[in-house]
Amino acid sequence: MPTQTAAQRREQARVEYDAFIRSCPTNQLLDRLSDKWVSLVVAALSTGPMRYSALGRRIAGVSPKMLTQTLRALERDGILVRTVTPSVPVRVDYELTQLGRSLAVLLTAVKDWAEHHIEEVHEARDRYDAAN
Amino acid sequence: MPTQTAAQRREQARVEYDAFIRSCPTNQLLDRLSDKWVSLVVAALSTGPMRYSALGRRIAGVSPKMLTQTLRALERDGILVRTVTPSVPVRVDYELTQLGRSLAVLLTAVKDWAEHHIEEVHEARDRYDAAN
DNA sequence: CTGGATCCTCCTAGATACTG
DNA sequence: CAGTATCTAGGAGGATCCAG
Repeated sequence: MPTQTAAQRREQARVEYDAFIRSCPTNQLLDRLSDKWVSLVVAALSTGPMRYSALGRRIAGVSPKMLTQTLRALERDGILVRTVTPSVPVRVDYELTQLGRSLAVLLTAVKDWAEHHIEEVHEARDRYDAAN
Repeated sequence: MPTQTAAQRREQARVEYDAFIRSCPTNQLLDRLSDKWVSLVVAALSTGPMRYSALGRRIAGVSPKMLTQTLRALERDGILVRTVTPSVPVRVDYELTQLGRSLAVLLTAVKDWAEHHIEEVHEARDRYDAAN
């Protein structure tokens, strides 16, 4: 009988590894990009500033909660800036920063890869599914 | 009283939009990359083929379930190939395909962006947090 | 108009245990 | 060695109501 089970060893490894993973810039970025609303918001704003409600309409199916949550996170990361015009009713504009625009460029690279290789992926899936 | 609530309209939009989102190659790819195990597996295999147990040891903290699930998904997508050698005990090797290696290249691009800009992001966060 | 606060539900990662 | 089967808890995201 071992003093540690396999699960306990994994658990310890996981705890240590998590710190490394979280401190890894690549994974931090992937976490951001993984959020589907993030990429949609960045894409929407890449053509210019937009108001909150305009974003809500442009990005079909997003709830106010998720839109706000996404915008706050991106603002915190310096990807976009939030501008409040204290009129009545209040008006809020969102706009990509230079950092945000450079992120949009990266998103374009991902898009290019996807468009060039998605067909191969689909063929691979068909082959795999047919064989099973 | 409207015949549809805002939530109902969003729900309908979401259903329609989901089909579009799922059919969008970019989002499919982002979904894959978003999985932390995917990037770790691809990174691990980028230096050469590996056995199942070697991957499990190299990627600290991964459970057998998640490792298998990740490997199966990547095999289905044509990112890697699974080779079974019917010896006793059985031996299974995993290796990146050419498609997989091109994905590793993209991952490198993401990594480069992250390393070049993560500092700006952290500064932005500090500023944001200090202001609130 | 632009959200904040709350509750609630579903989904999935992970633990555990077992097998060819 | 290389997985599979089952269960459960935690968190993400949606609905709803309310406010400045």
